[in-house]
Amino acid sequence: MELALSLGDAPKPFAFLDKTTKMSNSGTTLGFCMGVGSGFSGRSDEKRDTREIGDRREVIRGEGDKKISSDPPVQLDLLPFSPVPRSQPPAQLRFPWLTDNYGMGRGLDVNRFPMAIAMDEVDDGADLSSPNSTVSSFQMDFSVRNGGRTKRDLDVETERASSRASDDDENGSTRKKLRLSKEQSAFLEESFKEHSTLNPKQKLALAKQLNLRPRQVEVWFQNRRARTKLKQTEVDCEYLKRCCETLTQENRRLQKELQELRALKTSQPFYMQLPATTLTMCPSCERVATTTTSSNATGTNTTTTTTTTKNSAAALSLSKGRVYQVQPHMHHAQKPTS
DNA sequence: CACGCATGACTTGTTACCTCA
DNA sequence: GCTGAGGTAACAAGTCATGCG
Repeated sequence: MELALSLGDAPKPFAFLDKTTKMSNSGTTLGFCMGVGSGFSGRSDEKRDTREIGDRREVIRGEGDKKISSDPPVQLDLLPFSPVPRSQPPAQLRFPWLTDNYGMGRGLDVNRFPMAIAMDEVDDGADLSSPNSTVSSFQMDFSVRNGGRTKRDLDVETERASSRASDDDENGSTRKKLRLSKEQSAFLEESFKEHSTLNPKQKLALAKQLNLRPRQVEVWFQNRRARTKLKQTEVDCEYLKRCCETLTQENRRLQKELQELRALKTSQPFYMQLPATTLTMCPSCERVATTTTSSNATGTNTTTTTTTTKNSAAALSLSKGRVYQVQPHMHHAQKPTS
């Protein structure tokens, strides 16, 4: 049985699974591939470059920025929108932090960027006192084709969201919650696959691109990380449960086998005179090397090793009434065979 | 209409980094 | 130059509250 779960773009399964994906006996393979990309493992310790801009402090992650600028332009075709006919150049929504986005098309205009930062930061600052005050102007023009949805549909949805938010604004007292549009969510998802954490520049650019406040983008990423981690934990838990079940079964089987061997021991008192036999099982190929050590007349020990399948070797030992040991992690190829 | 789930937003605590005395 | 205090920002974890099926 194979179980694969993939969230995000990290194809590498858990490190501990590298060693345990093949479970002997049951022949069951449990594989998980659930990654969220780099930077998920908590706070990154990358050094930040801090500089003062007027009263404002702009914190920029040095490494992150380097990475951004060195990244090749990514042609993402991941949005859940309808495929663009090949005859047309895809009008894709591009991640604004990619260097080639700046100053082109719908991308963030690099010439405007400092102003955008200033405005957004003012806005962000206002969040603290009025968290939802300027939500949802939602004048979004994603310049993308939308699976079966017309621009008009989008406008309607946008208007709904906008009016909801403005209604809330008038109330003022209730905790307001904006539901992001499908397009916004999809774009944030894709961004998350690219970077599970955002540096301030990315955050601002993304916020601008989606017509959201930077704080909203930040919160979305925080929640996304938290919930991905939660899912990951659930998957891990499930996997460990299965491991536990398998090991319990194996334990029962071995206990039973041990009982049988003890019974044989009492019924065949001469088994002690037989040479000791060691079964060495390779966990990967499940072949078993049977090593028999015996002394000859001159007192010299001679060792003979034969390889066989696990079951037949066990059967052999049982039939001969010998005590045997299973030594995992010793590959048969490393043992001399005769 | 009630309910459960998904999710946006908030609070709190921790950590790393920076500035300054 | 070193050091400790204070400030700031980012983040995780936990929680609340709302929107929606």
